[in-house]
Amino acid sequence: MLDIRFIRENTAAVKAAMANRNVQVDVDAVLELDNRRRAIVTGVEELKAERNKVSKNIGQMIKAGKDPEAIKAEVREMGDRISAFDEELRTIDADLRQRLLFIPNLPSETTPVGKDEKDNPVVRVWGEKKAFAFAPVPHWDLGAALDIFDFERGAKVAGSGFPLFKGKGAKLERALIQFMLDLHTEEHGYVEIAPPYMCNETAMTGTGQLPKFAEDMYNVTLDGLYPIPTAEVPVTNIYGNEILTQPLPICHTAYTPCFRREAGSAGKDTRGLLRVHQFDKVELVKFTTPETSAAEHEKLTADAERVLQKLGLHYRVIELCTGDIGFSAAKCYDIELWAPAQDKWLEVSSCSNFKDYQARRANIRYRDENGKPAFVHTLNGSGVALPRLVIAIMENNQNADGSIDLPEALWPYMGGLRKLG
RNA sequence: GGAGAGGUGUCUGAGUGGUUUAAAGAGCACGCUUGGAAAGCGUGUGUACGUCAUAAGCGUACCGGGGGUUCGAAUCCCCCCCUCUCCGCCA
Repeated sequence: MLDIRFIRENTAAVKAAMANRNVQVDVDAVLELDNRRRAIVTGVEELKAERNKVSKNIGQMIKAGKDPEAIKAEVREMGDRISAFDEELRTIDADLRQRLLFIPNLPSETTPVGKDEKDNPVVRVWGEKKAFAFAPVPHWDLGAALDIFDFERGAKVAGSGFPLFKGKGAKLERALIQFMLDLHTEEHGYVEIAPPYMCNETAMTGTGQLPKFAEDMYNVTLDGLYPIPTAEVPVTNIYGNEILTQPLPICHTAYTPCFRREAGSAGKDTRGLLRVHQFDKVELVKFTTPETSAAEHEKLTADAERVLQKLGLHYRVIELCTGDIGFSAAKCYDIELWAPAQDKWLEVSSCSNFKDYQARRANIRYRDENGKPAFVHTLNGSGVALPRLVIAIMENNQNADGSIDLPEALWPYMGGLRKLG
């Protein structure tokens, strides 16, 4: 959420930012509501002050044995006017809040201006494309032959897009999760969280999934809960409505499954593990001061990259431009793995700095150098998501006989196993 | 799912319709005192919004959350959330 005072005082900058994002936002309507709200607040608070004063007098009159009935009637009338104003105020407040919740974050000053994903600059590339003496086989054929997953039977019990891992495939999932959590907790200084896998509406609103992206999520209406689309939601919101007293930054990592309806992407990238409704992910989340968030963002991205480096996977980092950056983010790097059989880069991590946008929605604060409450900056990134990581490992490390070499970093986590098949 | 007990400020804890302007104590900050410290004494000690210059001051709201009754609600009524105890069910 943007600060209404900021919108009031920097209207032109806000409008320009929305134009750069290619989104339609009626900023003037928001300002109009804000004006009306403040006018009513000023008036109604004067009335309330008057009422409080007179009510106190009534108490004293009763004590002194005088009859307060005449004044009571007068104050009752005053109360009716207050109620009318309060009701109008409630409507305006709700309307204003709703509009503010639909306004995306301002891209940071360093975020490149661009129209769509074609304008995302490549920031760096690590490793290089492996040369194959044969045509690389796509992961879905490799996995079926190795019997490490069975998507047909997964679809039988839940529908397409709910993958089923089997045998060494299931163990590989477990090994990758353990490997990444160990790396982030033991070498990168993150504290592990095992959070709830469902969140309520408040938490979903805090990080920005609601109200705008309701249809992207599953919804347990009977209980008012949403299966999480990312660990970002529960982990960020654990400090909602708090003024943090512990030293910043706070760094958390969490493994969770993630659930996404992927509405609107039906028929796109549907084969194998490319785009699924349920997947595993290790997430990184940070809470920082405004002064350090930019540097912490670079570090967080480097921490995610380290996973891929240790696994020896060719990847690149791109920076999302204003037309492609996510709703709540001010600045964002995507990390993409090379998948040779797809002949494509696959996104495995999105590392975002939300600045105070989520903190204002979720009301997460700390005390600044003057001891005054101020909003923290929140950051997060995948460290990393498993399906496309598995794709890259399988497709890059495949041999002519259909077997797959496992990266050395995983050997201890696979009970010494060095090869699938 | 059923029955009961609770939720008050940084903490403990009083308060069942009207100087409550949330008592008292502890903690914390500053000051006095002291050679220094402790003790003692004094002062201060929340958040948000509005007004305003992002000051001071003033005002409004906030006692788990949301409604309601009343001239006036921490206090009475209704709904919801959370914690604890017991029962039921259950991995």
